[in-house]
Amino acid sequence: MPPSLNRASVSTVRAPIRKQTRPQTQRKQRAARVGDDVIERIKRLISDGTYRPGMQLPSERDLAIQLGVSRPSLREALRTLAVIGALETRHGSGTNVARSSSRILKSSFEFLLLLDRPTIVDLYETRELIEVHLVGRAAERRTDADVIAIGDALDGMRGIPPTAAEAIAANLRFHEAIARAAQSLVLERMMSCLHDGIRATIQASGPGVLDAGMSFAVHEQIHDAIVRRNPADARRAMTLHMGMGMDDALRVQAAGRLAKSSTGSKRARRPGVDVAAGPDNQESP
Amino acid sequence: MPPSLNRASVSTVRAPIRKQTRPQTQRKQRAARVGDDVIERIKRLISDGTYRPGMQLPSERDLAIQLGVSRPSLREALRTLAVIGALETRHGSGTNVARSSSRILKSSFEFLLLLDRPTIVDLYETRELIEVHLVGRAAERRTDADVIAIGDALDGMRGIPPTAAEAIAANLRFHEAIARAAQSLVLERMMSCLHDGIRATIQASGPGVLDAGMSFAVHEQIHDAIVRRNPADARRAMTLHMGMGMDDALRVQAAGRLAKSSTGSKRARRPGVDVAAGPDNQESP
DNA sequence: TTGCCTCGTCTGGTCATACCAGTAAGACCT
DNA sequence: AGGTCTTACTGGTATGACCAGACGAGGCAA
Repeated sequence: MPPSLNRASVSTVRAPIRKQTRPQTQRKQRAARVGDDVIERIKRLISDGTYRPGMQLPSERDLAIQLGVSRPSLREALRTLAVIGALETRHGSGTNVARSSSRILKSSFEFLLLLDRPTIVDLYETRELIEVHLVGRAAERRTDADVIAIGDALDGMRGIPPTAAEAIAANLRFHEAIARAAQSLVLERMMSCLHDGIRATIQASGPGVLDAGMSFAVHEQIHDAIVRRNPADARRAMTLHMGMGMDDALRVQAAGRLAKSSTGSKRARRPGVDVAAGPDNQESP
Repeated sequence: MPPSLNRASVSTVRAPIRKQTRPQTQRKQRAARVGDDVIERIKRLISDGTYRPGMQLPSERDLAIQLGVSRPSLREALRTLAVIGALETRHGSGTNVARSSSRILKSSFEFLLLLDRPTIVDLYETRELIEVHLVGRAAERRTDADVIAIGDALDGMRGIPPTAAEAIAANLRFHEAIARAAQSLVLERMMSCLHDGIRATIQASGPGVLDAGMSFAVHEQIHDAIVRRNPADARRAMTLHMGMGMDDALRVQAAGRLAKSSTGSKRARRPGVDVAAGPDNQESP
């Protein structure tokens, strides 16, 4: 073992030096894992306003010293928060507290799908509950700017086949604009997760896209109801929309399963709903 | 600039040694960050059934070799997944894929609160939407076992002051049992996040507890409606419950803010809703 | 023989250190 | 004065060592 030799000698040399390698007496006794403790402390630093959304954190090296942990340990915490979406790191320039929480639930939600594999019906019922509520709120609370955003998205769908990538992106914008108009941030985030989740679940069981077969007319009804500030109409139209969407999803899924079993694909472990693979960054162009 | 000196000198010395420091050619060109890539690959391993919920993963050393990354890099990924609740690690024995997703959205949701600080009203509106829906479903779909669980929780609240820790825990069990009876997993998880979030938000603004002032009668009405399989009554009662809860929350929060400003506490940064500190493991005894 | 105890060796947890790789600002030259 | 080039940051990755729980196999004592 030649490689260990020089290292060993080095460690014997530096062993006596560790007199104050660990001066952190401020470590709480509860924290079994340093990483978790660090996450907790960073959370606290954000919550008490030391680091506000959008602010830059000290460099990893400095922060590690400041918190009394090694850089690898600090990095574990930092990377965790970055993956969750609470921090944004840019190689070479620094780490910032996230400005918005829009990504924050998504990665977790993916694993929720993976672990518990809810059915499409379950997902769609949830989506219906939330979107119908949101559209009602949007009809009540919308500003003129909201109407413009919703109308723009609607225009993006007009006249092109609903399966076109552009139409799909516009459809997503449409629902997002409505959610924003509703001014209910938590539900907006949850809805976004559901969109991803439904798309992933459908994709996993076959080629097909969210709201692909959606008729343009329903979207127009929703838009009009919001413009007229008529929550009841808006809800009605959205309920219709969601019902059609779920039918569509079930059809696509059934078709996908058929195609799959005919090609003799493995992984037919569950008859009901199939695996939810990651969405894999299907961005709007 | 003393700190820069040793850095420079060291780098000149160690430059020639880097002959084959980086033999890993299997790295995909897309993956800017290895850690993210590893997370993606582990996700895929779970999604394709190689590792099922509850299963034990290989040791970190083995898995690192298997995936062709260093242990720290693998650990970053593993710890991230552990923090969000997708994996469970036990020092000395191993790492398992989580069996349930109950914890999975929670840590993310905490940061959602931190970053966007939704108002209590927002949180409670969301909770109302979800819980009213769930209780209706529960009334339709409940099994006898569900009724027993809900009844047990109700008994746990009977006759003791609603502020007692035991009563609070029972109240939590009550709502959880209803959510379970509704058989809507996604909403059940979201509701759980909201409970935590509301509690944290209230706690941050002063001493007070979720549903503390709740009258026992409403809970009984809800329970009875579920037993009688009457969704409409169940929804009505839950709507009432939620309305009372929100009033209570607002009162507690206002009181807390008053107390705070009188003691001259700092951190009165926002008049609307105050900071949401971490829930800090308020477990039921 | 049976029970307890101990020790070895698994596991994850932490660390110091070295080096790679982007980024941006300053110095330098033109 | 303007553009380029160096340089000293930033985060990203890897190595290897060691610490600390957990758990089973073996030895020792009753």
